[in-house]
Parts: sequence; C-alpha cells; structure tokens
Amino acid sequence: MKKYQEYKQVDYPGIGESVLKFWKENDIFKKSVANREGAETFTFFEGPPSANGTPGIHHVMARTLKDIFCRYKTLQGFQVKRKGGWDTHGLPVELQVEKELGITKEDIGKKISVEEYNKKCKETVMRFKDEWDQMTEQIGYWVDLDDPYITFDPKYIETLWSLLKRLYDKDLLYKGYTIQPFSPAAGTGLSSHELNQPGCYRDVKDTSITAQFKVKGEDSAYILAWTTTPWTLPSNSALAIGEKLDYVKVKTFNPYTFEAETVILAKARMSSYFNSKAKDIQIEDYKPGDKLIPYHVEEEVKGSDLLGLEYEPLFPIEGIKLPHPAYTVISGDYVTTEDGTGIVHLAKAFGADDFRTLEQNNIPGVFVKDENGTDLPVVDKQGKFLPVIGEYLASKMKEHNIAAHKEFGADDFYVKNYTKDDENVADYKNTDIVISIILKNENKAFRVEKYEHSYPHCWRTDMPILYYPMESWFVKTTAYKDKLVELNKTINWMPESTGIGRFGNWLENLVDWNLSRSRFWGTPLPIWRTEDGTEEKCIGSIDELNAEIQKSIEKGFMTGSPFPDGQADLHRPYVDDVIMVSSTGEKMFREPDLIDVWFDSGAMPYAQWHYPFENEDIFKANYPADYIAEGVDQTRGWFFTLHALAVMLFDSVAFKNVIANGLVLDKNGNKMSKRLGNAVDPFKTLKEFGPDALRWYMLSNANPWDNLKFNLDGVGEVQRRFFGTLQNTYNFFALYANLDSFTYVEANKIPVAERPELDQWIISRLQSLIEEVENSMNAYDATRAIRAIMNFTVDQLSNWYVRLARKRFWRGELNTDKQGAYETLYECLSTLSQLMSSFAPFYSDWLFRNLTEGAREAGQEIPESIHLTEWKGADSSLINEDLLQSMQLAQDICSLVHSLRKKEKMKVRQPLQKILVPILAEKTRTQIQHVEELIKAEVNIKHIEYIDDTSGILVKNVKPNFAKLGKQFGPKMKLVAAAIGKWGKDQIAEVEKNGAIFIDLDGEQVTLTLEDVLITSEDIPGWSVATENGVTVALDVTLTDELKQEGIARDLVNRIQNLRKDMGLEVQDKINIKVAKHDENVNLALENFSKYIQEETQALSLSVNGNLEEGTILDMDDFELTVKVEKA
RNA sequence: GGGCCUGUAGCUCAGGUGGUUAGAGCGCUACACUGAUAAUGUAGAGGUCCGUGGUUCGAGUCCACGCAGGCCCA
Repeated sequence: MKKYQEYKQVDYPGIGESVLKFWKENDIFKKSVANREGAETFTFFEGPPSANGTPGIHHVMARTLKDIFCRYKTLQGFQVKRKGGWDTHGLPVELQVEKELGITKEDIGKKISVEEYNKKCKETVMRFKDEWDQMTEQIGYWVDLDDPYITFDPKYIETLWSLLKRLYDKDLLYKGYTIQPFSPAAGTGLSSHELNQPGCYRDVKDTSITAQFKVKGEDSAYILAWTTTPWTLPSNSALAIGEKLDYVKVKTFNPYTFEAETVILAKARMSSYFNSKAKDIQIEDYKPGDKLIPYHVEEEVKGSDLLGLEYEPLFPIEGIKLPHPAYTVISGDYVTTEDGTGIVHLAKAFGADDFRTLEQNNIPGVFVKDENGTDLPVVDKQGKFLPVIGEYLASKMKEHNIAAHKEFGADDFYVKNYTKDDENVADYKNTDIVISIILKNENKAFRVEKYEHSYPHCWRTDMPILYYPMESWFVKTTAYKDKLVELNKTINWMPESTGIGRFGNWLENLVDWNLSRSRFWGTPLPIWRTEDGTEEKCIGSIDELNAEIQKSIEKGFMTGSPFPDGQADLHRPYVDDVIMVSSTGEKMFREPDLIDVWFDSGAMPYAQWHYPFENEDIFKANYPADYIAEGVDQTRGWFFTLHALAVMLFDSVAFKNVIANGLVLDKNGNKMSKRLGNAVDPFKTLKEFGPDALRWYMLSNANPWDNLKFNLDGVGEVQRRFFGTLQNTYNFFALYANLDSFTYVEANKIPVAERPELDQWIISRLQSLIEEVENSMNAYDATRAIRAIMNFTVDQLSNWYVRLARKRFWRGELNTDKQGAYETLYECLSTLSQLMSSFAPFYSDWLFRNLTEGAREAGQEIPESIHLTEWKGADSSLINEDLLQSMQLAQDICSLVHSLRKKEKMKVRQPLQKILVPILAEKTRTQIQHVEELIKAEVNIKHIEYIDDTSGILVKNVKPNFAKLGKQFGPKMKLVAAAIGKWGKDQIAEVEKNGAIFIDLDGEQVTLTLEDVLITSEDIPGWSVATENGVTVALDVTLTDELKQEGIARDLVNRIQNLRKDMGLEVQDKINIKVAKHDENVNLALENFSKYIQEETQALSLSVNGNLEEGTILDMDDFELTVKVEKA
C-alpha cells in the first residue's frame, strides 16, 4: 500500500473544498481554540463589516490579513478567540432602503411609520450575510460566525448606552453647535453625502464685497476683507490673517467716496486691487472722480505683526455688539492669497472654519437670545434676518434714500435668494445689494462686484444651501487630547507613518467628536430633557429605562410600557415614546438624535461581550487587543473611535498592534468599481485558483499597506511557481518513498550530524528560514515571511537540494544514505507545511496530511491537522554558517562555469578537464574543497585547481574599502583612492605580508591596514574567466580523446534513455543494446565506457555490430549512429 | 488647501545606518536537460533609480522644491 498519496494533477480549488469539508466535519477551528484553553491569550478584534452589500476582492485581502496572525499566534501556543461581528446601523443602509421604497427622508413617519421603516432597515442590513459567510469560509478566514456580535442587538445597544452614560457622568457629553449645510427651502439639514451628489455644486453669480474695517484708534486706516456672502457681515466678530504671509499698508483713495485712506491687505493681492497704470501717479495729484487711483505702499509687515489689531464693527447695532476680544485680528491657518485680500472675515454662525477658529480664540459670535435664553443666529431658519438687523437695514435705506422694488420692513430681509419676490421687476434689490449700497455710502466698502463661484445647492429644492449652526451632541475628546497622543505612541503601527503621520497629526488637530445624526436607523441617544432644557437624564441600562417608565406610568405620563412582553428594543420609535418624569414632575422627552455609527463599532471591545452587564472575566482577559487590521481609510473611523473610547473610559489603548492595509486596485492601478466593470469577483477567482494561491498572491506581491494592483496573471504565477514547485517536490518524495516503502519515524531518524553535508546544508537553511519567518511575523511583516518561504522552496529546496540529491533517491536499496535523504526532504516538507500554514491554510493542511496519513494509520500519534500542531521553532544548533558559505560558493562557482561553458559553446554533457579558482584566503579553499565533489558533478568537470601565491600566476587587484576609509578620510578620500589605484603587486604583497603600508598623501604619511583595502583576483592571464560575488573561475576547454569519448558515451546514454521512454519502458525494465560500428573514437567510447552506459540505461548487454538492420538512427549532433534497443 | 503613501528593467516588486558592477520573479531571446517530464535548469539582452536643485570625497538611499498616481480630511 502506498504510504504517501501521489498525484498526477493537482486541483487547487478542489483541495480548498475538500479541506474545508474536513475542517467542518472535524471541528478543526473549534479544536484549535479549545486546545489552548488555559494558555496565554492573544486578542484579536474583528472590525465589523456591513452585510448590506456583496463582498469584494478587497475584503479577501483584509480578511486574509486578519487571519494569518491569528493562525500564527495559535501555532505559537496562544489562545486566540475570534468573535465575528456585523455593523448594521447607519446612513448607507437607510439610503438603500429609501431608494428601494422610493421614499425620501421626509416621508419617514408620514408615508411609512418609523417602526415599519426600521423593520425594513433591519431586514436589508443582513441581506448578503450568506454571501459574506460563504466568502469568509472559502478563503479560510477563521472567525466565529456562529455567535457574532451584531450592533443592532438590544444587548449590544445597552452596552453603548452604559458607555455613553459613563462619558456623561465624566462630563464628556455636551450639547453644542456645529455648522452644517442647511436648506432653508426644505427646512432640513443635509448630510455631506447628500452634498456630494452630482449636480449639487453649481456655478452662481453672487455679490461680493471687499469691506473696509476701520482700525480702532486711527483716523483713516482700514483692514480690507473680502466675502462672497455680504449678508454674513453683520455677524462678523473677527478677521483672520496668515501669520507667515506678507501684508502691506497702502495709502490710496476709496473709489466710492474718494476719501483718502490707508488700507491693509496681503502684498500678493495688490495687483487685483490696484491698477498698475496708476503706480506712478502721485497721491497729491489725485482728484475725486479720477479713474486711475494712485496708491503708495507705506509699510510692509508680516501677518504675525497684525495679530491683536482691533477694529470697529461695520454695523454698530446695539443688540448685537460684542465685548473684547471680538473685533480683533487673529490667525487662521487656512488663509491664502489665492483670492480676496488675504484677510478673511469670520462669522461664527455661518462657516465651519469660522466657528472653529473663533472657538479656539475664545471669541464670541453674533447671536441674540430667545425667550429661553438660547442663542439664535441673526438669520432664522427661513433664511431671513431677525428684526434686530432688519430694523437697522430698513432705517439705513431711508437714511441713504435707497430705492428698491418695494418698501422694506424690518421683517423683509431675506438672505441669498430665499425671498419669493420676482427678481426681474424694475429696481429689484436683494439684501446683499442693499448692504453693499449702505457700506459704499458709509465708506465701508472698497470694492463691490459680481463674482462667479461654485456653491452647493439642495438637491431637492435646487436652492442654495446655508451653512448654519445646528444643535448637536458632542464627546469632548479634546479634553483627552494629550492622553490620546501619548497612548498612541505606545501602539505599534504598520506602517509606522500611518500611526505618527496620518493618525498622529489627526490627534494633534483634534476637535470634539460630533455624535449626532438626525436619522432613524441607529443607536438612539439615551438622553431625556425637559422642554426648557433645565433638567437632563442620561440612561445607562435597560433596567434604568424600565424604572423610569414605571415612574412615568405612575405619574400618568405614559399609559403603558412600549415593551409589553418585557423584551426591550432600544431603537426608535419605541424609545421616543418614553416620556420621563423630572424632579419637579415635568415631562422629559428624548433628544431625538441617533449617534454616529462609528461609536457602535468603536465600542465593540465592550459591547461584543455585553460588558459590563455580563462576561466581565472574558472581557478582562481579552482587552486590549494584541492585534487588529483594517483598511487605511478607517484611520479616522474605527481606529480613532476604538482609541478614543479606550483612552477616555479605560485609560488604556484598545489595541497594541495594528496593520492598516491599502486599497486593492485593478491591474492598471485604477480603483475597482462595479459600475466600471473592473471589479474582480472573489468567488470567480476562488473557483479558478482556489483560496491558497489567492491569499499567497495578495500577501507576497506587495506589502499590505501599499496599494495592491490586483492582476489575475499574478495569482496564476504564484500558483505555478510556488505551489507547482512545492507540489513537484512532494510528488518526487512520494514517488520514491513509496517505491522504497519508506515511512518517516521521528524516533528512528538518523541524526542530522550523521547525514551527508548536502542534507546538513538544507537543514541548516531550513532553520534559518524558521528564524526569518518567526522574526518577520513577530514584527507583523507577513510579506517578508512569505517571500522567504518562497525563496527557500523554489531556489534552495527544489532547484538545488532536490536536483543535486536526486540520484540518491533512485539508486539502489534503502540504505543509510538514502534514508537520510528521505528524512531530510520529509523534514523540509513537513516544516514548510507548518511555516506556510498561516498563509495557505488549505494546501498546507492537505500537504501535512499527505505526509502523515500513512504514519497515522500505522498507529503514530500525530495531530489530525497542521493547524493543531505546536510551533516547531528553529534549532540553532543545526545552523552551520560555514557550510552555508561553502554552499553559496558552490552555487556561485557552478553558475560561473555554466556561464563560461555557454560562452565557449561547451555543453554540460561534455566532460572537461578542470577549472581554476584563484584563492586569496585559506578559508575559501577549505570551504570550496568541502563541496568540491558536488561542483564537479554539477558542472561535469574532472578537477578543481586552486591558484594561490605559490603558483606564481595569481594576479591580484586592489580597491579601497570605501565604507571604512570614507569615515576616516572624508574629503581626502579621492586622494586615497588615487594612491591605492596606483598600487602594483609589490604594494599588495607588502600590505598582505605586514598587515600595514605607508602611503604618501600630499606629503602626509598615512598608514593603511589590510582591512582598509579589498583585494580581489579577477584575472588569470591567458584564460577566459568570469567573476561573481568575489569568486573568479577559469575553465580549461582543452578536449582530449578520452574526454571526447566520455562525452560521446554520455550523449549515447541520453539518446538511449529517450528511446526507453519512447518505447514506454518502466524504470526497472532491463534492455539489450546493439550499436552499429562507427569510427574509431566512437568505437573506443563504446568500449571504454561500456560499463557506464549499461549501468545508466539498465542494459544487460551492449554489443557493437558490423551492420545493423532495422535500427534507430540517432542524431548525435556531430554524427549519426544506428542502434537497436530491445526489452530484455 | 492640508496630512500620509507610492514612483527603480516591458510588468510586479527587493534594495538596514550614504560607499564605487543597482537585484529578483514574470515576460522576451538563446541554450541545456529529458528517470521531478503537461515538469525543470542555465545564460543573455533589458535601467535618465519620476524631475530639478542642494548637502557630501561619494546619493537609488539624506534635505528642499516640483511632477504624476492614490487615500483621508477640509
């Protein structure tokens, strides 16, 4: 019976399927975790994907990357629990449902109840779960799919609530403002998603004003600031400059009032405000009304010099006047000189940058209080100025006699074009124009013009949007900024730049985390408030909620619990129906917001175990994570929310090691998209190549953090080159092991030290490989590990060890030498199966079980899967550096001889007398002698002759050792190199003999030692030589008759072997050979090498006949020979 | 506009701390092997190391400024 299954053809997808079946039937994954019960844990967190779309090839990448380290650490003895998870809330789900139902956000709660809508969302979000599970299984990503965490689960949400309450109790949750896109026409805020819809940004013409802000305490000095939204000018509370930019103070005249004045603006912007034709006109020569206005630069200053400069507001309105430090010049890092004046007008309520900058500088914005004392912007949600501004503008219109298409009252000033007035009537004036005229008249405008720019519009009403302050709930992450930065430094980021650059910079510029989302399907914010906002409750558990409901029922606010069956569902609309009772007996309603879905996923370390309500022990043993991996696009998403919650609530990092992988692009480097049709279908690819080649390709082709240009040809190449070679190597082993009935028995193996040197060498290489793989994997560098495995398998094991050792496998009976060869090859294959098992989990297990099945059946105790084995570390006592160097020399020398043979047109079958190798160090000679037989056999030469100093023909060259001398001599290096370049053999001999030599360096005596130079020998006079890696070889191409005869004999063996094969003979079949008589040399070859020919061809006889009929005519290159081969 | 990544042979990628012949695989060309054989091996050709400056005795490598592609954020 065959102990090792042999395969003619390999069906890689089939291996994937059969191994998957084996795993399932035998619970291998569960066993691999259960086996390690009580062992040290290695914690992995699964970043939850959303199953509302089908999985793509990039998910294969991400999931493979997660898998390999979990498998590796399991082999290393850790217990690695991997709980799967699903991200189920959020806008994409809602938009998909809206689209499918043909409704918009406004219809929810009207055309469809919130209850029904959310039910639909819940169904939709897991729609492709089966495909995801299938892909996950098929690629061999081991993760617990049976008991995943699901973010819509009430228990999961309960944990989220408890975390929110912890934040609340630490005073880290607050209600504030954020400037968001708002559509007055639709009366709703817009998400950035909605704003990115095609056609939202349109080119429109707006009135732009360069306003003059009068410098406080000066008669006629003004700061110029430009805006495309004049209606925001009454809300101005500061001006921003760029600290590094250059500014000028320019003496000139106002073009509308002709008043003499000094204006301040960026130097780089002068050309757009002053006509260069006027540059030579004297200030004194200007007459009011002149077209060309002279200007004169009085002073140049840096932006930083302007900081703190105070000015007077444009609109001195009593109700909106602000105290100091309002109306000062501050710094804004976004200020440019692309357009405007290089000075930016800031209105806190109407721009996100404005809001942030003013907040950072503790400058208040222009707001008025309503009856509850809440701040309101001076423009209402219909886009109309509040009367406090309206009255002022209306009175100014009268004062300046501004005629318009209608009489303006205090309640008529709409901003933008939100008024319903017909713009085409005579004398039509909108608010921007009214403001412009007032400012012009009051010497507060330096320029007014129409300006065309791109501005976002509401996709539903086609009207321009406003940036408007909206109430939002925030997490005060800025309070923990230092801690966030500090703890981030303890995280090992791969690549490092993502951690210190992308993520680190983000932390440095942290703003508070805006939690609010005005949607329906998500985790509700568990905060209830009285209508006047004076009292607030944050709920942290279902029990608390139920207790509040009870109180409310008792008070009569509620008639019953929204959860009559006792099963709390913490989604809308149920929680919205809960009305609580305040301490003063008033009604409290839930703040209607949902929270950011990133909070859901960032809280998974706690919520996946329903901590703190359950599983405290499991949570504590699995926190923080040792390892996580996701796409680099998650840096500000999942990576941040994980980190933020861990730092703020647990004073810990959430993860210790993280790989941020790049994108998977198509083979041309373009982004994959289903629309463009260049997306790769993972299922199709798996069907064609199987999972192992796909995983292997993705990890070996490029570092995971670089973008991967995914090319199916590359997967094929990996399959052919790596898996094909490995498979051939296994087949080779199986073929002969079965013929010899060899079975590997650990207890009976021949000690490595007693095996031939070739065996010792490959075992030595194998140990180095284990070390390399271990070091790379411990450093989370999978690509380095996988490339090392590939190099070993293809170049060392297959192309060198097997090739050179081949004959030992097929010659004779099973003796010690042969056993050693089998054991060596077996050990390499079985070690490889373990080393590669993290990356190619299916094939490696299949290989492992092919290698061990026979032994297992014979009663040996061997784990049933490679994934249940213990990591077999490197045995450093088996690493023989000297031998490794020897073999490197052998490989180099063989390569050189091949090269020379090629140059001299001498095929390898033709034996040659000798090669010459110059020897500069005794050690090299010993090392080559060690592998002499091997070299001679490999390149078919009789002798290796060593040339050393005693031969008298050795020619040495010398080169400076730049690396060493450079440090010593620096700028004089050129002189040193020139001096050494002039050396002849006497100087070389001297330095070799004495270990030192004096040289003259521009009159200075300098000592050089033997280590300061590199001595080589690249020449042997009269010979054709080749050099590589410091080894030089010359080939003797003289052909004696005997060599020629041997060449003929070898050629004949080759031809007869071909004939045997053509005749369909088995390896062990015997033959008889008859050869027709030929010339003297051929006859002598047949005579002298008869025994050799018979041995090699399994011939019982070899006879030379005078004439041979019915023979085969062989083409012997230089002549033809008739032979007859018969089966004996 | 800002942060980060990438740019080396036709293609995909290696090239610690700067050191004098810049490498591998695939592809291409030629040859060899024919008892691993629907395999395999060897050799050869192929380079403006994205560009321009700079630092240095010496730059693919360090610095600055650009260019191209990508990601994230405004």
